Amino acid sequence: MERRINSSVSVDCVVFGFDGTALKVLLVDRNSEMGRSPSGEYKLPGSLIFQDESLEVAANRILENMTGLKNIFLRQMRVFSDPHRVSGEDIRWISEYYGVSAERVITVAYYSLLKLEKRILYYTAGKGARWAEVGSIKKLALDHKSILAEGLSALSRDLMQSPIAFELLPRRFTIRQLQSLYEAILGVEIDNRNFRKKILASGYISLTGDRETGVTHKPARFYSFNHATWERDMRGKAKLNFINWRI
Amino acid sequence: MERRINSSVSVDCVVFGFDGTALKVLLVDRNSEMGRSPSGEYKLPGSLIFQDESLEVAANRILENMTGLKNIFLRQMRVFSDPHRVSGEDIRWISEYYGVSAERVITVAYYSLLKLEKRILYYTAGKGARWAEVGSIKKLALDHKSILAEGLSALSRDLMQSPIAFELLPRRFTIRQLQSLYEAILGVEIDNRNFRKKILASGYISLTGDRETGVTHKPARFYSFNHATWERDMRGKAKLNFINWRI
DNA sequence: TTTAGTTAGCGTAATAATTACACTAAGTTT
DNA sequence: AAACTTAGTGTAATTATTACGCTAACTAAA
Repeated sequence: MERRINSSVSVDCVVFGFDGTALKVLLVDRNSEMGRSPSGEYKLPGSLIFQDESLEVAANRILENMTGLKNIFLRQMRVFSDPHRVSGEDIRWISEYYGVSAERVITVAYYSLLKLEKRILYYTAGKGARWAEVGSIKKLALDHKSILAEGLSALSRDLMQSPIAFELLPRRFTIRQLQSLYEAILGVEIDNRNFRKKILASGYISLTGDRETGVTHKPARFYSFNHATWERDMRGKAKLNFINWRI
Repeated sequence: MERRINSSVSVDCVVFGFDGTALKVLLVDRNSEMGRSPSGEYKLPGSLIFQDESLEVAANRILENMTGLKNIFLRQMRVFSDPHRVSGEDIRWISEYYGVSAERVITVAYYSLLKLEKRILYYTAGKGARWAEVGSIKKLALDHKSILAEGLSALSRDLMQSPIAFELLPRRFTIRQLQSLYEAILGVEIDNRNFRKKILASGYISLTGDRETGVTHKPARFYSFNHATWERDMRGKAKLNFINWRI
């Protein structure tokens, strides 16, 4: 049985990755996403939804297709619904590609976080996608520039409230890596001593016992995030802040 | 020219009002919303969207229709997209009422805040709607019970960050009214002296010069929220908290 | 007119959180 | 062995939060 497409609703994902220094976003070539030769014009990964799938399932489908990974961290942002956000050439392009008669498309934006490992870099490269530094993105197709902007502000808002930083870091990480991530996302400098104090006082980060090797300076100790403890403390509480950041 | 309906996207609104003591929500009879005789089964006000309107416009249309007011405070929550959230009897009912062939409907939930004045009470009563205390609502049509729950948690989250309380209060209000509102929404008791201290220290609330009359106790002074100052301070800042509540 | 009842409105001291700030430790490279 | 680099630590000053009880100003009832 053929799955039917819902021609008026799409999902677009702002996929963030962190390479240790800069915050990056996954972009796909508008044409190669559609299986044609690359146009050089980029957009966020996305798709119309199927009639029998929820938005979460659609978002996971898009992410798995682009990265090969299932169950990536995913959070809904909001709907972009300007009746003219997709029109003219873009509408024709969508109709043709999906083989439907699209007329007016609203999109539900998600952001998603993943650990930038080699595997992923190969996989996305094979898909004709690229990881762009968030600061250097000048232009995107459709209204994807505003979706990206919304993604960035959602990310920095959420970073202050939930332990989402660990979705962007390897399982074992140094305090400095964590701090660099906070600095990259929030765009501020943080005092190292005070940062360590707060992070460690949270009780959700613990030493793993091993440390960096092969670095040309005092090797840092590795920590890990205690996911289970967080989940336990979280249960039932309507609102629990990871760290009481003053904003 | 006939406006076309988009049969797969609807908007539902959790409309909050505050009567000085309790937080209330606007509910409509499922049948009288559709122009039939009342069924006694209630739901949140909502509607399918038109093909040529944005979600915000649709939400405003619904609100104006129910309350007679334009430009009510409105904030998008999230999309409810379970493929089976509307099915069977409900799908037939929607198809019949709107005269479309609905198949699968996702809904975008908004919450909205208004001042419960007599005028509004008359208007909504005339529409066959009722204002129910949030705590006393046992059952709602479709998945509206979960939309309401989401609305409540969005409201208490936002109350700590933006000056939305003033959307629920008259232009001039007493500190006690403001505090009762916070207590009703958050479901906690707050120390009056500390509350006054924090609220007044924000700098956004100022004395109007007049006070209550006809009350059987020391009359309270009226304050007003300085909207213009807030807007000015807000401009440019990605993030500005109304009050630094510890959560 | 006095008394009782009701809510408004205020201040302080103890505790907790945040900030600002500079040096030694432990590796690698030259 | 010296130079280089980042890791890792503590304290004192400031600021924010909490806990707590009495007098003021009005109305209604006696």
